[in-house]
Amino acid sequence: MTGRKASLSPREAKRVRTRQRLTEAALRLMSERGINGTSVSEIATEAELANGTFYLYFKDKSEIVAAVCQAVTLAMHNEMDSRRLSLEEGSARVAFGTQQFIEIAAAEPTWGRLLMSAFTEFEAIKDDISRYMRLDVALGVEQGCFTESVDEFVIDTLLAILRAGIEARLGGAKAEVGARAAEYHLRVLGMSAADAHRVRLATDKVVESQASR
Amino acid sequence: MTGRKASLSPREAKRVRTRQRLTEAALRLMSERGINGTSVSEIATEAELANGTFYLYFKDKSEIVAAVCQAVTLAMHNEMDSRRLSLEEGSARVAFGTQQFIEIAAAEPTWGRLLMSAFTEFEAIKDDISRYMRLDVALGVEQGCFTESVDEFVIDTLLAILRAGIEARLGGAKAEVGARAAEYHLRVLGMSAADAHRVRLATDKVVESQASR
DNA sequence: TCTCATAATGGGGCATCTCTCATTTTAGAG
DNA sequence: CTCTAAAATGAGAGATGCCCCATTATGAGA
Repeated sequence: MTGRKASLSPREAKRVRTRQRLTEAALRLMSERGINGTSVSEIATEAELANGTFYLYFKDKSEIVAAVCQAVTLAMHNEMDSRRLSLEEGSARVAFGTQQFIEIAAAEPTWGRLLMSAFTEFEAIKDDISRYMRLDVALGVEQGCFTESVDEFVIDTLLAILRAGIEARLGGAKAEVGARAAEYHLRVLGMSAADAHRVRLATDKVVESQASR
Repeated sequence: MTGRKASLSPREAKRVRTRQRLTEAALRLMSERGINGTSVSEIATEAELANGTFYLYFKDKSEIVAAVCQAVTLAMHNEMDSRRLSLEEGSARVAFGTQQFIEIAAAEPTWGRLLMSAFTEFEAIKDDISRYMRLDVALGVEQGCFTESVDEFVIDTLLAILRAGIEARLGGAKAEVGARAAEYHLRVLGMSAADAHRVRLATDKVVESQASR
């Protein structure tokens, strides 16, 4: 499924490679200087291409922004998926997902910083990020773990907490903030502080098994 | 204390008036188009002044941004103060303050929208906004209402929820989101959903007495 | 009424950014 | 090796924005 390269003509292969050079350059720069703080010509230069070449691969700047953000959220979700689905309770999935997401953003700061920039400069990214969250929350509600029902405002609140967690972590805060953000999620969803703590603790062994992979 | 005008020479009075015209124009435009989306020449034009006049009153753009943000946060705090201080419990103050703040932002959307823009384009505003919040939270911790201790991350989380509340409200959500944001604050601080609800309900009569002023 | 410090003007220098296009370079196909 | 389509180039048009400054207008006080 991954090895499509064989079926590409040399011409197509080159096109794909150049496009990827641009996307990777854009990710590097945008995560450092922010999305709006990065110009098209900087991206081209970083990719060792001329200014105009950019426009043979992307209609305009917004198109590469969307591509980069999508690539990053996809990469982050891939980094999580398998482990989360082994948990049966919605509450555990929420706690685990939140903590994982923050930890991945911290371990891969290029991704994390891009997310931070995208939160303010490419709002559409929220939909991608919240996609997995909605399912876990809905599951928890269905199972009766949470008293809060799922609506836009609850999701926005959880996203806001997630964002604060990533930001703190990138700013040098200890890994503990990931765990706290996870418990805050559960509390907002209606669980008591004690229950939230217990559920989150239970996910820790899964987290540790990942750390030692 | 307000009537300082009498002691101003005509020249000084004119200077003050012109400066205020600029600040008000800036507030109008920035709340509509965002801080970064508003240019100095647009501000000058809106204030019916020439481009260069701006620089007789502000060193640069960032100076008027700071002035406008400070003016708005001050105005909002003034709109709240008296009522909040009549509450004795930290938890009640937090709930009341949060709900009030969101309601004021919704009632005065020019202020609210400026805040939204400032959250992303003038980060220093967070310090001003959180100043009152820190005191209320600290009081609640001291009284044992909250299990969570006060640190930067908790404050950032509360700010993030506040922001989500204002944004939702400005986006047309019902007043209910203010109350929910208030309860989320209490839950994050460690109160059970039931206690949070009770405390927040108790503040409602104060809120209503204000609505009918 | 006249003077001159202060207020206001607005054109433009300089920097930056997006996107275009006429031209050159590259490399696969025959 | 040659031909040619695709890839890449990079100068620059067109916009916009910040800020400066030489110049003009105003109005308070003598």
